[in-house]
Formats: sequence, structure tokens, C-alpha cells
Amino acid sequence: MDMLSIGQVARKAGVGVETVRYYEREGLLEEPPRRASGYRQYPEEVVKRLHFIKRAQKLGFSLREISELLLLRVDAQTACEEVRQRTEAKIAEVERKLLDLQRMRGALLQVHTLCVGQGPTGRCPMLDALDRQEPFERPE
Amino acid sequence: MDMLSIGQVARKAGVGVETVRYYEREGLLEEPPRRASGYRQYPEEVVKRLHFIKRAQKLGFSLREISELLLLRVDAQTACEEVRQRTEAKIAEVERKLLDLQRMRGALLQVHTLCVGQGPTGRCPMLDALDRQEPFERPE
DNA sequence: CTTGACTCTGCACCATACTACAGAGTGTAT
DNA sequence: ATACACTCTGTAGTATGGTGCAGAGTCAAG
Repeated sequence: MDMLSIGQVARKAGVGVETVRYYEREGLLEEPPRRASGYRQYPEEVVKRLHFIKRAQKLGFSLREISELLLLRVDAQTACEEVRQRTEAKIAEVERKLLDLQRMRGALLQVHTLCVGQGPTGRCPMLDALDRQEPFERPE
Repeated sequence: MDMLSIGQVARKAGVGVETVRYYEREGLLEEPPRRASGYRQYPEEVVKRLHFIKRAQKLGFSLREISELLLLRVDAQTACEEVRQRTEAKIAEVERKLLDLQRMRGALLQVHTLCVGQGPTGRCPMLDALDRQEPFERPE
């Protein structure tokens, strides 16, 4: 059998055992089958799911939002129309984040180029790229 | 004078008054000048700073990380080299986030196109784009 | 068949980021 | 000059996302 114990899953995913159980309680991972002893047995797949959760968190999604994202492919019964609408909303949100991140990168690159080329002894021209650029202010 | 009260700042930035004071305690906003009465008086600028904080939070940055980002332009004394290195680290982080968000958008778009064109009565083909795609798994 | 690592449940505790008072003082419009 | 909204400090409470036991049972190597 290619089933994993909770400890193996946690190690592979780089999270704690308690975290895996926590996600189960919160409905982010479905309840796995158990051995006679009560030990959880996971398919490899769950490791990917944990990676997904961790990486989505770093993008600013809450656990609630992440489970909504994961549900976008689980709901067999949900009307297509509804899935479509929710997917569109998520796409819009992701694209907003992409825009802001690109603005942020722009500002950081500007700070960086101001810094490079001064040599270690030169003074850094006061780096106010982030002030002037307003990377997070949409043009109104 | 074009100074704002804490309430005006909070309203303009779409946050609570308590949040503004909290950010001051946490060092994200510098202590503003006070009137004789002790009332805080803010320059307009602080509203932008609050917008920045809020939007950076949505991108998954913690308050600690956000203050590091904001410091990248304040430190007059810090060696250029150090600012350069920290800036490069932030750029790398932002680019990692950009990649993951793009992968996520790709998966969502795939779900979406599977859904569109089925009409309201058709069945949705089980949407496993997010399963098959591994949008968050880097090729190893 | 014992030893040491692992797992179980349940509950308490933690960090982060707010949010909500209480009790006292302030600003200003009528 | 009095109402009413606003602000002050300080402290306590909340939501989210974990993290850490305790006490009991399980697994597998030697």
C-alpha cells in the first residue's frame, strides 16, 4: 500500500502533525481512512493539497478562501453557472493582486537601481521611490 | 493648515481609529505631532501609507514585513550595500509570489473555460484543472 | 516482549492583528 | 454654556491560524 502516516505527510509537506489535524478539523482536508488502531492513512495526493494551502496562504488567502478555491473543483452538484461566477470572482481577485505585486516590484526595482553603481563607499541617494511612485495608489 | 484628525485619517483610509493607533504602537506609523490638547494631527501623506499597508497585507505580507518594506527608503545611515541586498531579497520574494499567482490564474481560467459554453442545463465536466495542473507544484 | 518512536483525543496556550470598552478630557455649533 | 461628537490612555477581549502538552494506546526492530 502507498498510504502515508500523518507524520510522513507532515514531513513531506513541511508542516507540523498538529497542523494537519487542524486542517482536518477546519474542513480543508477531508477525513482520511483509518487503520483498525485509529491511525490516519493518507494517499500521497494530500501532500499536494498541503503545498497548495501553504502557498496560497503566502499569497494572502485565508483558510476560508482557500477552501473556497479548492471547492471550485469538488462540487459535482453545483450549477455550472454558479461555479462560473465564483471562478470569475476569484480570477478578478487574483488579477488585482497581480497588478499590485507588479507595482510593488516596479518600486523595488527602482530602489535597487538607485542603490547599485554607487560602490560601497558612496552615499545612497535617499530612496524615495516608494514615496513618489505610489505603487499602491490606483490612478483615480 | 492641512492637518487631519485621527478620525479623518481613518475614514479616508477606510480603517478604524483604533487601527491607526495600533499601527503607531507597532511602529508602522511614526508618532504624529500633537495639538496642545494631545490630539494627534496627521499630514495627508499618512493616508497613502495606510493604503500601502492594507494592500500589502492582502498580498500576504505581515506587518513586520511591511515595515521592512517601508524602511527600504527611510534609512539614511544604512550602507547602500545592505539596502541593495535587502531590496534584492524582497524582489525575489515578490517574483515568487507573482509566479504562484500566475499559476493560480492559469488554473482558474481553465476551470472557467470548462464551465463556459455548457449552457445552464448542461452538466459541468468534473473540474479537476486544479488537480491535474499542480499550479503550486514547481517542476522538480 | 520490551523499548522507543509514533499516534490518538481533548484541551490549553500562543502570536498576530485587530476591536471594544471605560473613564476622562476636548472642540464646536447653537 | 451646554450638548454631542470626537479624542485621549489603558486595558481587556476577539478571530485566525496554529502549537504544545497530557495521558493513553500502537507499531516495529531487535
